[in-house]
Amino acid sequence: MEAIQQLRNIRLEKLRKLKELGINPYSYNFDRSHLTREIVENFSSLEKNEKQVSVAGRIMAIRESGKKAAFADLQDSSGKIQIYFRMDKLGEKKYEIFKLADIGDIFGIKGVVFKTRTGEITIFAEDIEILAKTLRPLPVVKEKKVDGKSVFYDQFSDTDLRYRMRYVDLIVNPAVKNVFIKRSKIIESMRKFLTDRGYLEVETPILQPIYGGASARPFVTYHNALDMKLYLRIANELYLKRLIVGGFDGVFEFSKDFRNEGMDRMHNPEFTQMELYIAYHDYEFMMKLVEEMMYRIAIEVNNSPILKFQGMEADLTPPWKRISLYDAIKDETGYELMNKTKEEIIEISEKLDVSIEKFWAKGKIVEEIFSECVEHKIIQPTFITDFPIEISPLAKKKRGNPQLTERFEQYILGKEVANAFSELNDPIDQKERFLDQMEQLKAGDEEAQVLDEDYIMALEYGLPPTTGIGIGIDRLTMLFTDSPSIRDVILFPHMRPIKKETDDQL
RNA sequence: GGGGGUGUAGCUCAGGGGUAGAGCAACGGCCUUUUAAGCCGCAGGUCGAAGGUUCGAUUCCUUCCACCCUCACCA
Repeated sequence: MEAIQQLRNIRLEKLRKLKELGINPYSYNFDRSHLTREIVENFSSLEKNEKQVSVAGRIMAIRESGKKAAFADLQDSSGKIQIYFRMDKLGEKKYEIFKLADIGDIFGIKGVVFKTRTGEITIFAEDIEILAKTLRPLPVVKEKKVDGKSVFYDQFSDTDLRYRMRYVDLIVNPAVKNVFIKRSKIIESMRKFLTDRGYLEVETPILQPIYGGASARPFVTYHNALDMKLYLRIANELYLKRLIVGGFDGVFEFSKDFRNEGMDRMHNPEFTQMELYIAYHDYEFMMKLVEEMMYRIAIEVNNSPILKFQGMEADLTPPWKRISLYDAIKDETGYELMNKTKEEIIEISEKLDVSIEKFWAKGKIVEEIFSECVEHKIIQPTFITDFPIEISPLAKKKRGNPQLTERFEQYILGKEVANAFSELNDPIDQKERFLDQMEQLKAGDEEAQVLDEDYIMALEYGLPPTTGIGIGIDRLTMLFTDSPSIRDVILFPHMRPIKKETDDQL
């Protein structure tokens, strides 16, 4: 018999004994008077009143002291508190229930608070109830307080297991929970910032007959009843702009997007973006809005405009640096690419040891040089502006230079977090841009965008001047939580399935 | 996809061509204010999977699987 089966059988036996005692080990509810943290925070008044409190949570450690007394740590969503069990207080039957407890079991506890000799805030249990019996052992992580800081021993650290069994990770690694609480706060703060300004949160299709709005390879799926291919969205841009055509002044969506490309520390096949479109404004307006929004989020979520990430620091206090793509390349590499021919730029890319494909459009090569040579060096928040027209098919031409577009990407701590334009609203220009993309697609660029006739038609009904942006929520969360991998900020990151060997038997 | 690394008990990790080791958890004792609790005892493993070399492989070789790092493509 496997060892894990033995451990499980012992727990099944305890389960049987509980039932024998007339206990339902999977209870229906439990009234809590406090979270554990609230007890710690209000200790002195709770101790003085000697009022009974009730808490519920998971037993994380048991320290027996003789046959008739024991301490345990109980963990709930807010933290941990120590519980003191004693037979003379609980009575024999309830103490027997406690004796059948394993680490991981979920209990409801009623009792009064006191401090032990060593000063630990503790609940003296007067009544207990098992709420859920566990059948599998939790990894036991030991924590020691040294000068107020926690030192962990035997921390559950296998990333593979942590991602596959995120529920276990969340139970035993409190820092992990904080990452996801912060992720939620970032989204909440952003949503509030936008709705406070009157922008409307909307929902647009994930299943799309034509994918668009970004340069990426899509996932393909199939609708049986309609007998047609559908794509999982790679962006929601074109739908949101249809809504601006429809008369909304500002719309945004937090959207799951799907891109059928490589996975690494920065990329998960499904990821979250916030896209926002605002009528009657241009990308200058959007830069100001982004600065203000990010600064506000930092203050609300981190209480500081300073972001610390992997030993780097960035200050989100506006205004941020603005520099054009070409100037940024020139400053970093010394090469002026503006007004150079494609051949000259290919030559420069070879000198810079940047590998490119010959069929790429000139602008794509320029962008590649930027991402290889410049991107990772941008630490302070920076707007990189004015991208080549060939790689920006949805952006308006720059006033005064038709080879460029009014587009910016926002970089910080070496990462791109946002991409925005003055949106192209000239239907004839837009159609030409799409046709040019189709040429690039034919030339072999699998990420080139495809022609969306319905979107062109929407533009022919008139899109007001509009600015739009997409912000990568996963990456933003990485920066705010100092997480080096995107998998650390996605609760259930995509993992290859493990071949199932044998099913566990009950 | 290329290169490098890892995979040993539920968890964290040692080890190494000749019947597998520790700590924590579990199980049995002792202890009614302990806290990485302590003390005594006991159990737990097809050493990621499959082949090969060998008298003998968990160890060496090959292939495969998963994860991590890195490069390539992308947000």
